[in-house]
Parts: sequence; structure tokens; C-alpha cells
Amino acid sequence: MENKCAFCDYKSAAARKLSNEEIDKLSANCLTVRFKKGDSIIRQGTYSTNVAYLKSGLVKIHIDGPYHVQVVRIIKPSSYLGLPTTFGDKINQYSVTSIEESEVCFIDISLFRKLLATNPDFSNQILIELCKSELESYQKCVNRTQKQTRGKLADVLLDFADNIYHSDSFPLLINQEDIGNLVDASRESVSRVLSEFVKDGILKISGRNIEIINKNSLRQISAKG
Amino acid sequence: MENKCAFCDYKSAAARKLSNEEIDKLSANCLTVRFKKGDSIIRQGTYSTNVAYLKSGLVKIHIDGPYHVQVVRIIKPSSYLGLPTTFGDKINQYSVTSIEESEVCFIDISLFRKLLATNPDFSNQILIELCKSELESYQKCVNRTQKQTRGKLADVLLDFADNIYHSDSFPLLINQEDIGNLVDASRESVSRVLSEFVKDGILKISGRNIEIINKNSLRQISAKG
DNA sequence: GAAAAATTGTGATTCATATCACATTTTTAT
DNA sequence: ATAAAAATGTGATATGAATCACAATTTTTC
Repeated sequence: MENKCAFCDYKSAAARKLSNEEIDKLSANCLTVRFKKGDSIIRQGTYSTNVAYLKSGLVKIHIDGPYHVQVVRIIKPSSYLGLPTTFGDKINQYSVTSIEESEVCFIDISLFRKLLATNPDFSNQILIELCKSELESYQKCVNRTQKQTRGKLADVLLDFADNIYHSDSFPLLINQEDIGNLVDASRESVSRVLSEFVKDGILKISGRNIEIINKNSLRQISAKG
Repeated sequence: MENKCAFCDYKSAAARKLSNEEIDKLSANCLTVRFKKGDSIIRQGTYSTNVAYLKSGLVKIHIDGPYHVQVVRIIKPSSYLGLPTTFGDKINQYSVTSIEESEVCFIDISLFRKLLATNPDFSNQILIELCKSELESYQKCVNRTQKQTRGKLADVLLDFADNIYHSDSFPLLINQEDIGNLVDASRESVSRVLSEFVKDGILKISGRNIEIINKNSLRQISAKG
């Protein structure tokens, strides 16, 4: 029992609905693993044997498409990583890869199912999370297919600043190819648009670090572009 | 109590997990409504007060995008129509419109929640459905953004034949504009590609009716195009 | 059953973005 | 520290598909 879930600062909203007794069971059936940047956490096409929960760090969810990889989304703690697979297929329908040093808890699937069956508050919370993420992915798909590259890149930058780093200055930990896969654009287009943004005084880039200077402009591009 | 859920031939997999007593409660809190082709069943931006379940017919789920509508998917019975909204937002994040005469059951949301809380088999089944649909929408989004129009149209035609009508000959109930919104293409492109398919001997079109003549060819276009 | 409205077909043109082809810079490994 | 590998910048070109602009059907309505 290497970790005590009871004292975990990164409990999921669902896990907070568990009784002390249930939390103890969770502790006993949960293993925390560290992943370095670039490490594969879940691999598309393999069997899923656990429920994965992102405790710290940052990961990307990606799917092999007909022509190239698509980065579906970037996920920050605290979130479950493989719920759709857990209940649907037994085989992972997507991959998860660490993009910065991350800690992931692997929870025994049969315990997880038992908790769902016996604790309605817990299962309700999981349901809510699933629904939220489905709505989000609908919306994301619409944006992906209708906006053009500038707008989609603006979206991603705003998402990083507002939702992931909570700061207008942050390190861009994925390369331009991955950003391309995230916004459905080629690596070259990403490079070009990024330079444009710098030239237009919207961004300042130094090495891996990005600083948003003109957020309004970015919001406008996100909305209209 | 106009309808008796107990005798309903179109029960959901989840509803089959309910006890007789629960089914009776469902009957008492469930209203079946008929919709004609083109009728709006759920409207994006309005409050959702019920859980909707498609008993018969065919509907489309669509979202207002930044530039035009996107038809997210076509749904056939027997499926819940607004689950993600039910638990996430109170406000509908998408619209549902009937594309052929349809019957929809509206279930009281508080009863639905109570069933979820008290019947683990029921809630588990709902969870499974949600997960399946999320995985599906991931996959669909990848296809949407990576395939080109011919491939996406081939996909849609195969989906109609294999999953919706279970026949290689079927009526196309939505117009080319809607098909365009479903595959993210312009109305004109849909028309062009459809003509191409006819010219290449893949389809036969007479009026609203479509017959797939060379399914292998279509599969190939779906895979490679 | 005629008029109006909606849907479809098809060419010409435009446009955003992919692709190709390198040069340059940065990062990683030995 | 130096070589090798990975990532990035940027021009030229190609291309799929949107848009525009009508004509021709088909469907709906009164």
C-alpha cells in the first residue's frame, strides 16, 4: 500500500463522495506510477485492465487517424483518463502520452465497478464527468472542422493560458507537429501562423516560453477566424 | 397514463434492467410525443426539463457552429437523445430534429435520476451507452477532419445501409445541404461527388431512393479516400 | 394544376492550406 | 564538446474544396 488515497490532495470530485471505508479499499487497489515526458501511459489497441486517473502533470490523448495522428485533447489533473474505454470496449480506443512529468493512479477495474454499483453519489459524479466531456468533444469537433488555422491556434493558446496554466505566460511543452495534430493543421502552417502572431504583437516567444501580449486580439481571432 | 412502458417493444437496454415496480413508475412519468418530419424535438440553448428517448423514427443531432450548422450524427431508435445535457448543463448544448416521423418519450428528469441512484444495473447500462457514444464521437471527429469529401460521403452511405436501414437500398431523407453539414462539405460538393458515384457505377439514384451497387468500391473509397 | 418555394446540377473562379524542398536552429546523445 | 538527430522557418507550387452564379428540377402550397 504505497499511497493513502485518504490523504491524497488530488482526489477526484467522484472520490470525494466515497466513505472512509471505501477510500481505504481504493488505497488498497490503487497504484501510482510516475511517467516522464514522452512516456506512453495508455496505448491504443491494447487491453485496458485498469482505470487511469491523472493526479499530476499533463498528458495528451491521441488517436491514429487514417492519415496521421490526431491529438484529441490535452488533459490536466485531476481527471480520469480512460473512462470511455473502461465501460465500452475492453480495448483502448486511443492512446495517452505524458507531455510533462506526470503521476497516474491505476485503479483496479473491478473495485471501480463495485464502487459504482454501491455508491450512487460516486456513480452520479462519474456520469456528470462523462457527460461534460462528451459535450466538450462535440463542441471541439465543430470548431475543428469549421474554423481555420489561425482561429484554432488562437483557441489552443487561450485554452492553455486560461484553463491549463492559469497564466498568460507558459511553456509550450509540445512541438509544432503536435500542435498541428491538435488543431488539424500541418506543422508548417503552425509555424507560419505562430510567426504571424509574433509579428502582429499578439505573442512573445522565447525558446519554449510563450507570453500572450494581446489577449483581446487573440480572442477576436478565436471568435472570427 | 397514455402509454404502458411495460409493454413497450422499444425499451432501452437500460430500461430492461428495471423492476416491474420501477417500470410502472416510469409509465406514470413518461409522455410519448409524435413528431413529423422536420419538427424540432430539442432546441439548442433552451432548458432541458426531460430526458428524451427515441422510440421510433429517425432524428438528427445538430449544433450551431461558428459559420454554419454541423449535423453531429443521425440517431435511430432505440436511444436516449439528450443524456449529455441531462447531467452536464441544464441548457441544451445541441438541437435534435426529426428527419422522418418519429416517436419520442419524455421522461421526468427527477424520476430518471432516482432510478439511476437506486438501480445500479440501470445506471451501469446508461454509463455504458454514454461511453460508447463518446468513443464513437472521437472516431467520427477524426474521420471528419482527415478524410476528404469522397471518403466521408462513402462513410455516410455505408452507415445508412449497414447500421440504419440494414439494406443497400434506402431512401435518403435529408437533403444535400444536410448531408454536407454531416460530412463537413458544401452542398455543391455533395452534389458533385454523388454524381461521380453514379457515373462510376457505384450508386443508382432515382428520386429520393439510393441503391448501392458496388459496395466494395464504396468501402475502398471510405478507407482510402 | 398553376405558381411559388425548395432543392439540385454544373461550370468558372478563388482561397486556404497541404506539400515539397531546403536552410537554419535547437536539442539530445556520446 | 561534437556529432547526430530533431525541430523549426520560409519560399514556391499544387490542390481540394468553397464560393459564386445561374439553369434546371422537384416539391410544396393554395
